[in-house]
Amino acid sequence: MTATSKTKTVRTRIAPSPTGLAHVATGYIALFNYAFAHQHGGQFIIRIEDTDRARFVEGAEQVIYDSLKWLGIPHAEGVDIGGPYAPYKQSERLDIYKKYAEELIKKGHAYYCFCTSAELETMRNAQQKAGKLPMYDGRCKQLDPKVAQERAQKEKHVIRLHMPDEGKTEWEDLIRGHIEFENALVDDQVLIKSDGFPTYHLAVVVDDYLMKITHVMRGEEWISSTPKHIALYTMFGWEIPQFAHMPLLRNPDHSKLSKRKNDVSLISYMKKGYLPEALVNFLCLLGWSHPEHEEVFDLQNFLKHYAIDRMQKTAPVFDFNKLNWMNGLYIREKLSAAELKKRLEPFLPSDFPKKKFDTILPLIRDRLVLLADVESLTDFFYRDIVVDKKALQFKKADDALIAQQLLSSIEALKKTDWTLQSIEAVLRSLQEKNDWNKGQYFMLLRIVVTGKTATPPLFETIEVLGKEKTFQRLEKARSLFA
RNA sequence: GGCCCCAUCGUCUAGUGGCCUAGGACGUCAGGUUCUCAUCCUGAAGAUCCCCGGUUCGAAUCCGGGUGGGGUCACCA
Repeated sequence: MTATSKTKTVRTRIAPSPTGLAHVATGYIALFNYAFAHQHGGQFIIRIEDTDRARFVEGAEQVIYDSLKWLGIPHAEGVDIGGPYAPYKQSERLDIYKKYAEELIKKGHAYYCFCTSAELETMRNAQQKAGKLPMYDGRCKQLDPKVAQERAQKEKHVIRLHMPDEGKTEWEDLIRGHIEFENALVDDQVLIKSDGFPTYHLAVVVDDYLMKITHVMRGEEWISSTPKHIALYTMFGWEIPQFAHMPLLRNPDHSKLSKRKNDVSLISYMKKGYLPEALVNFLCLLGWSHPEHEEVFDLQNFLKHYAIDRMQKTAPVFDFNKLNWMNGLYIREKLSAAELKKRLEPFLPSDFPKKKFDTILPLIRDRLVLLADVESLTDFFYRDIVVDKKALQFKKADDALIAQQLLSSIEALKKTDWTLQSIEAVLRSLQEKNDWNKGQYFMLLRIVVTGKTATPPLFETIEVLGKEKTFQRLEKARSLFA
């Protein structure tokens, strides 16, 4: 690192494309970019790379901001909030790229190419047949610059990078150390497409330079195109930023995390009821470990302890088991009751009795893994249940006994003042007095009043369910055994 | 296939030459608490540190070679 770069303000960025819902990997990369900038007192910004018109998705850009906001990762500059290097959207910077591409042509580092996609395909097929690697053969490089210049006025064309044919390109990756490539093996990348839009490779370099990005932290899938980027910085005579290639998130089958095999949009995590705090905590632990070996910590703690030298190079598998555990943990231990109530609000079904929220919540808190579980855990409190007679018939009791147990329970409950204490006292003494099998008897009542075999504790459930519904369900069950 | 990256329990990881007969977490299994489930508590199984060489008094840790996995080879990012 040079003396000047030490004094330079650290600036990092993410450069997502609005081609769909924001990917969890985008959040992952954003998190580490943010932490790095924060640690160095610098800025983390968002730039929208919308140079691919074919894949552009309306509204996708807003989803990116919403998703990162949900995660709690703030950016210092961006299309939505502006900043000193605006515009932050590449489609609004076309003139800039064109100007720099032309500069490259003048310097002899780029050239016009008039090959059609059909020609290129034929060329690649031939190369593959011959057992050679598919690469642009540079046929348009031979064109006389003046002739090419003239043809470019009226013919459809692209501008290609004239990659050096010899030597090698190398850099010290902040995460991986020394990496080098033979220049001869690097393709003459298209820089400006025939529609006048730049490709990623030109745009990213120009913008990172103009926006004073000092550290490029991105996924490892970019390693093999980094030589092209470094070549561009060199040709322009610009200082090359530091590169840090983060490990790729993987599917359980070890392939690159994809929406084919998993739910990967940040919005889908939100909708399922993952807490952003839990997801962030989980993400922090992929490829990075806490210096004090903590597993559960918040974003502030991460920001305080983050250091790039604790980054792992291995691509981690995204383990939903651990994420779910983390989410349940945050629900039951990290959120206050009031906060949990607030978070649960959007997940309550329309027929949920909000008046009973405070009494129901403690009964399900330890049982929630996802916020969206609230419905399946509470539905019997406010929806009609269906109880099958067979479900009530256990080996340990015949029909007559069951009928007796139901009748006695009804009578006993009628004598209570419907407090938890009295409900429990009355039912327990009934069970003890008759020496009924504890498991059978309480399970009978459980199924009768909830329709389920797994519920919150029975007495609390009855108390919250209320007199009316409890008696109604007990009577209905009794009628099955009449 | 070429190039590049990577390699510690099923998974996330600790480990930077002796403290490692490899530690923690998730998951799994067993037991305890208990009216079920969940929580909680206790315990267990689970890694010849991918393999083979080398350096060294000593290697999971350094070096080389294999093997395996992944990424990338577009007018997509």
